[in-house]
Amino acid sequence: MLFYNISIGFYAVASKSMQPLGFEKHDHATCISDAVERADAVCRDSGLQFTPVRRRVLEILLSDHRARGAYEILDILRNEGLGSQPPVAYRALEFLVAHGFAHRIEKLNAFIACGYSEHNHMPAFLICRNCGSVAETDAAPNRSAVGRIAKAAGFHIERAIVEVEGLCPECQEAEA
Amino acid sequence: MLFYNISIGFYAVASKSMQPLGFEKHDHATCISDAVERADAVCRDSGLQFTPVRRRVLEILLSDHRARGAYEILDILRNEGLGSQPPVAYRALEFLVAHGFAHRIEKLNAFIACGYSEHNHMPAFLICRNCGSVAETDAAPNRSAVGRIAKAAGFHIERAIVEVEGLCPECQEAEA
DNA sequence: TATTGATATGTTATAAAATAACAATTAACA
DNA sequence: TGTTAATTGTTATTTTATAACATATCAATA
Repeated sequence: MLFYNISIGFYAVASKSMQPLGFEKHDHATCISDAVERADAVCRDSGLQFTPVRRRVLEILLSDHRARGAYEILDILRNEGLGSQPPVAYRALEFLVAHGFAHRIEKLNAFIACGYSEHNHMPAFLICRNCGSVAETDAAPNRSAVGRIAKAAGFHIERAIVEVEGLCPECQEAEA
Repeated sequence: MLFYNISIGFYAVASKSMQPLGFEKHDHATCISDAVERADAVCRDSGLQFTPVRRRVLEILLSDHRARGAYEILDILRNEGLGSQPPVAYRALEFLVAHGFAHRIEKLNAFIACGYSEHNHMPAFLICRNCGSVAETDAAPNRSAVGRIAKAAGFHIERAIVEVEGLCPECQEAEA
């Protein structure tokens, strides 16, 4: 499975991205520990309780770059003695989403760890329908046509859900 | 691990009305009959069966510009003797969505009639969190930065879910 | 350091949304 | 008219999510 870390939203960045891209080494253990530490720090600074269940659910979400359902997470928690009933998983997920450490993917009824440290970004997701990999990006709706149309219509945007479905490069090859 | 840095933004087709469909005043009786006739014609031309259940579900969706859940639709069908079990509603909705006569709103687990006659448009929705009205507009990702950049990155877009949440003009006044 | 008010977790029960599987019926058309 | 495909009827179950209330823990301070 191939994962993409994609930044979306600014047309200026687009032309840059059109150029060939190289590989970058990705130490996933560091990727996890960094994100957990980041959440830990934010919680300390904000007086939030980063409890064992919440920490563990974030780690589970971080364990790979795909979305996980609440019951899939609950199964893991149950095996580890951290909780056995749906509200345990849903509450932890609610906390993580509320504070920007995770996002809900509506299309999949599932959750994914947030890949950005900036707090109030408007995420967009690229979902591969074949391998299930999910790439997070930033939607910047204020600059989009939908944003302009909404403004012209007098609609006040509070939040935007942008989930793009398709095939990642690897899966296109696999299908051909 | 491969990292892409990509920019996405949605741009509406210029020839389309810059007004979303749903908030503005209009002759709603005509709105309904036009859409049903349109679906009828498409089905005749394409050899699809526009059965009583399917027709009725489309009418129900058209009865106002808000999204309706499958079970809400099923209740109406049941009262009218057109079906009593969930699969009846889900199948009709599946048909309508498959042929572009309706759309699913992921955020609401609900469905809305399609307001456009053009078949393969990429819809975007403005959802009022207060009154539940939903306006449809067009995201046109094929001609947008999303399409070009996803293409450059090798990600093949098949479908885009764009659901914007906020307050419609009327409800902004009501809150103020 | 004991009190207390807020926050978090445990647990039971149920609601809400969706689909699998198979039988019966109806439509399309050779 | 007979045959096949499409649609609908029905039962049962799965998946996703939350309400409600009891218990436990935390965090601030008296």
